[in-house]
Amino acid sequence: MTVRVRLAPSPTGNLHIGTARTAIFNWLYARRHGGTFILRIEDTDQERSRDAFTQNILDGLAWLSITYDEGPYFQTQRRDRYVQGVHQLLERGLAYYCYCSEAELEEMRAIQKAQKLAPRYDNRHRHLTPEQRQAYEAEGRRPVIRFKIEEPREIRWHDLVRDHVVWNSRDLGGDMVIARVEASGELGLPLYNFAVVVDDIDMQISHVIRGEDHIANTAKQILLYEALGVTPPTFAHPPLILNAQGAKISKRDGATSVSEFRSLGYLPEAFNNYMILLGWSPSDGQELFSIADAAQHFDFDRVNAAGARFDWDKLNWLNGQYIRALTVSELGDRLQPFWQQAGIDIAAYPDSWQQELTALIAPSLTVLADAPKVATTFFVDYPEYPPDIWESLGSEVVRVALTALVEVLKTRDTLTAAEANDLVQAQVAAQKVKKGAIMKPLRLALTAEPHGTELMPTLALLHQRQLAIPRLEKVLSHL
RNA sequence: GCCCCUAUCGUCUAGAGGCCUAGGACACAUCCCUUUCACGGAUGCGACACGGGUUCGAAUCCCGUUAGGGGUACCA
Repeated sequence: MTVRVRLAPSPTGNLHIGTARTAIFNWLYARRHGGTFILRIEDTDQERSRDAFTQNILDGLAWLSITYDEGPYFQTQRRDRYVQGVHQLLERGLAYYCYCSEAELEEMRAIQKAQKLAPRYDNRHRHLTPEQRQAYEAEGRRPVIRFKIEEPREIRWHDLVRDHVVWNSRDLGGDMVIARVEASGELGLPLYNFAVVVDDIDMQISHVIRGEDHIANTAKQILLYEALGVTPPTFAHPPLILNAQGAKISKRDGATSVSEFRSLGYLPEAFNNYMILLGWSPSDGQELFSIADAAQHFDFDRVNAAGARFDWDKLNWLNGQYIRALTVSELGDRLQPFWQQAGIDIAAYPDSWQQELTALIAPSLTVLADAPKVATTFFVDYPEYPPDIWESLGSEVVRVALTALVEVLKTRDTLTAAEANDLVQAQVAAQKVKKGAIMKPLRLALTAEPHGTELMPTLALLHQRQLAIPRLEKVLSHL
């Protein structure tokens, strides 16, 4: 069978990580089976849909290298197909006009709730006589189209993630609205569940892979497939991504959209890898792999049915792994936007200096956005020396060492890390002290920090920018 | 409220009746490397939610309880 899958995001928000993971699962399945991956934008909610969100979704998928083979299709451009479908159901008596007002429905639900019953539509307009309909029309009521749901009725399907799923039609909330009617009396845009089914039929979708939150929709949609005389596709409902507390992940949890992860400095490779790991594992236990690697083995057999909590620690670790696997020049390229964002014109420095800096800070990076902070000392004339720092540097050994260092540095334009090390070793030998007795104060003198990147390359890079001598002289003037 | 789904270390997971005194990864702790932080290496800590069955034997199968999640729209 030809595999045709689709991602069907609605442009009512930025590309959500849950949608991204669904996208990855679809993509993997398509690649694994030599199938087709289709992108369809479900923009039938005209109140909430925005073009900017569509763009964000497209950009996010591109950033993640989730390429689609068909689309994007837009539901708003397929209105005729839905209208046809609704007419088909209407003609065959499988759907009908309902004239209930918002207020009537609300009242009905309030009564049901008071009686501790599940809120549902009671199908009251299912058998309206032509006279009743005319009366409502005369009142100026605008109807909706409802699809008849027979009750009771067991709806069963085989789910690739959770095996057998059974749903009773009486738990579906009564006859469902599938389309609105416009003021002109013409059929308007369809509602979600109907549009999805029409599209999936037209696009010959073979496997519907979407989040667990759609399970109840699947039951409704299967009924629609039957009414339209089409065999339903295969379904797969992977679980949702949960936050650290085990609840549905939300904006309060730090970041929920792919674009946020991007600006936080996560690598798309790391993000993808983490998303797959959240719910799926390869049989060989491998943890670091690309989506292309995963596509070789991906199967729903190994997708967990339980929700997975989002763990920043592990994502951070993965990101670090990917950062360190990058070549220096590749990392340099990826860092560009983050230097820029921090107001650092990195291009103003010699290539070799940039490369050395990049290599130096690489082990300290968890996310790309860490770079400006880690490298901050290289982009100021002097670090901020705390007032009490002179005291801790006030030994004869330090004064002699720094003085000697300044002397030598003044005689050379360039300096490598190895040469810097030789200079320090010379002082260690001359003064017969431990290396730390010079390294620690030297770090403090150079950066005003007790911790930081490797000192010898740091000194070399500072000197190449003529920053080392002035700093040391400033320190010496206080000793 | 009602319906559905789920349940192995703190987290992500391996495990498809005996291979399990339950394996890996992250996190954490200790040690090593190192001037420091980080990186890297090593070791350690740490779980089958509970109660009943089924079976010679259950993390694995069944039932119940509990807990968590999802759904319950003229949103998608």
